[in-house]
Amino acid sequence: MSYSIGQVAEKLDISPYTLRYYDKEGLLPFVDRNEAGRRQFKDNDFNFLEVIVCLKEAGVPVKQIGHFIDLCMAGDTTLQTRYDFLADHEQQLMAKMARLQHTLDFLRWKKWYYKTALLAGTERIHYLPGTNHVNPAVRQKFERLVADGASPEELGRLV
Amino acid sequence: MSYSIGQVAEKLDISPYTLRYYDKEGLLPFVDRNEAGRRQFKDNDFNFLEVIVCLKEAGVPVKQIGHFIDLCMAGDTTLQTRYDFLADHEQQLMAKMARLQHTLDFLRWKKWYYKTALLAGTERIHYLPGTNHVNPAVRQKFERLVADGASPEELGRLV
DNA sequence: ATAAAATCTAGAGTTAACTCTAAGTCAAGT
DNA sequence: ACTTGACTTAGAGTTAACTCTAGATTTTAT
Repeated sequence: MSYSIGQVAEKLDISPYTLRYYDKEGLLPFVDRNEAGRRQFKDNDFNFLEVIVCLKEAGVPVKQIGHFIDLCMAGDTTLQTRYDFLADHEQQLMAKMARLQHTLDFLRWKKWYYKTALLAGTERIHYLPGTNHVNPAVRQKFERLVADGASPEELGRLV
Repeated sequence: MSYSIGQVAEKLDISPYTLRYYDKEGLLPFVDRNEAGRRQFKDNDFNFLEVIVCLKEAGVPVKQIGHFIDLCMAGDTTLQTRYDFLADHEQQLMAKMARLQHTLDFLRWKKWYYKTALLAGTERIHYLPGTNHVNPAVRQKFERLVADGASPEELGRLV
């Protein structure tokens, strides 16, 4: 079974332009061509394509993905290097997810801030008296509520 | 207490160039200037800066962050809009984290693939006999191990 | 007092990752 | 046979988010 660039693009939900760009950047050395020079993807190619999509999603730059594909084409002598590459990006991805969890927590604290302001009808309830400056104690109050067992997502939910 | 652009840059671990760029894009309308025209950040400004950094980390484009800051400057009539904005990006961030978890799982399956290949000394153990194509059953074997209680991170770990 | 470091603006340059255009070839349907 | 649409390449254009340069001014340190 073989697939045109358009069919692959549809399956992966990326444009044919992007696939050609990846090819230009050396990410698709495994793709066959027919007599007329058109790309003919085969089933096994999706194993590579899945890796490319995965690394993209993980935030790995195209150049580095190209490097990994080079290692794949080089054969068994690069198995350890490939493992190390993936292990490295696994660590980076875990670190990123931890950062995003903090970001999410912050977003929820701000939601709580606006929820309580909305209920009061004004943001002034969070200000130090006579100023437009947020009272630092407000943040601490939120942290206390979380420490006392309330989940940030619960606290941030309005209705 | 007030802070120069350099001091703020250091605290937030971004360059003064970037801060000036944010200002140019309308993200810092709250910053005061001294007699000579230099930026003078005050303690309360860090409440805004924290939000900017948070939204950046969440992947929100600079233009949209500028829109949010505009809402902040507009006063209490925009409280609901601001809440909705944060709730929207909370959802987007959760969706992204779910995608990243899948990406991480895929990365770990590939680590297991290379780990087992390394132990065998060759990637051929994963190929269909007489081909260079990966046996689809290999992926299923990994999934079965995970279903039987092994964690993907355990399976992917070498040594 | 003076040198060095930090800041200012306007605007140019950079980079990554697409995204598209042009001009041509090939394939599928009527 | 012919039209329509998918594909090819080379190369230009776009966009976002910085990142830097130049030339002037201000602040800090000796």
